[in-house]
Amino acid sequence: MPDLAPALVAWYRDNARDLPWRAPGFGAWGVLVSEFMLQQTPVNRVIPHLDAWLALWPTPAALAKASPADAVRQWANLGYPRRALWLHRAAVEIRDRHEGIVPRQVDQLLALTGIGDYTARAVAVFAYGDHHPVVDTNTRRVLARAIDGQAQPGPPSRRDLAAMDALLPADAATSAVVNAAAMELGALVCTARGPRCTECPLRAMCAWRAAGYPDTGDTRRRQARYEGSDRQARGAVLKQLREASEHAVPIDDVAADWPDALQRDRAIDSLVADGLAEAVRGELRLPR
DNA sequence: GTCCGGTCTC
DNA sequence: GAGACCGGAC
Repeated sequence: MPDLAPALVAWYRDNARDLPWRAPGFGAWGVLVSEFMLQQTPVNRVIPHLDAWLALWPTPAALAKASPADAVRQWANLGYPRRALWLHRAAVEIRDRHEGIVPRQVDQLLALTGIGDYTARAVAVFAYGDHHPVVDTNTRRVLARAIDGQAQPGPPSRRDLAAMDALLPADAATSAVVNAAAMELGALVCTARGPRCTECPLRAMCAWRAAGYPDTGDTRRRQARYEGSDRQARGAVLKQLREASEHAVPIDDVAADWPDALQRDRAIDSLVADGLAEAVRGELRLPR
């Protein structure tokens, strides 16, 4: 198997984007907040929200002192608002279980609300410089192509971590760069559609290229339409609650103009079930 | 209209 | 292991 690491490291040195969370001394809390926001939201939309969030809550303890409602409001339109609730819970857990310090151990990070395999290792590696494989969807695609000769990765699996681990050099600092470089290459060059293979630092050793770029199929499910969906209904209800500021909204006034009353009620129920809204005496509000 | 994505719940 | 979940960019 070819050694991809040196080519990745050299390419990253010249091509990495200058992103805020990559600045030296950005801090583990900043890295953790950025990773929460980046879990489902593109870089360009995250940056202004990240700056504002960290200015308001520069430490886990500061966020833990705020209410969940404040966190959901500040999350604004980043999408998937459960992440705001989870980030707030994680801050409370960090205050209560780790004396306000973002933990360094992967198993302790995994035990925090909203942190899974990717984020736990991203914090341990990018904030603390430890030696672990970090695998996101970009890395999985790079490895599927360069190593397995497949156009798209298969379903996520624990094997992904072992595959990335096998590529990492022994030195922790260099292995962190290799992790970051694989993700960055997948984001900028080895993209899902329209990959820029002529610019790729791995082209000389890429199994997919060697095989003639076969279309090996794409197992990803097509996303359902957003317009008219339950998701859109939830978004509309939550937007109204955010904009009501500190106030509760009479249930009958919640998304009153939504065309499908049953769908609106489903949205309200699911938001309450997720802890994103509270129903009190015929009114709906963000969680205190 | 189509695409992007990590974690949770069941 | 499968399905739910957001909103903006293109």
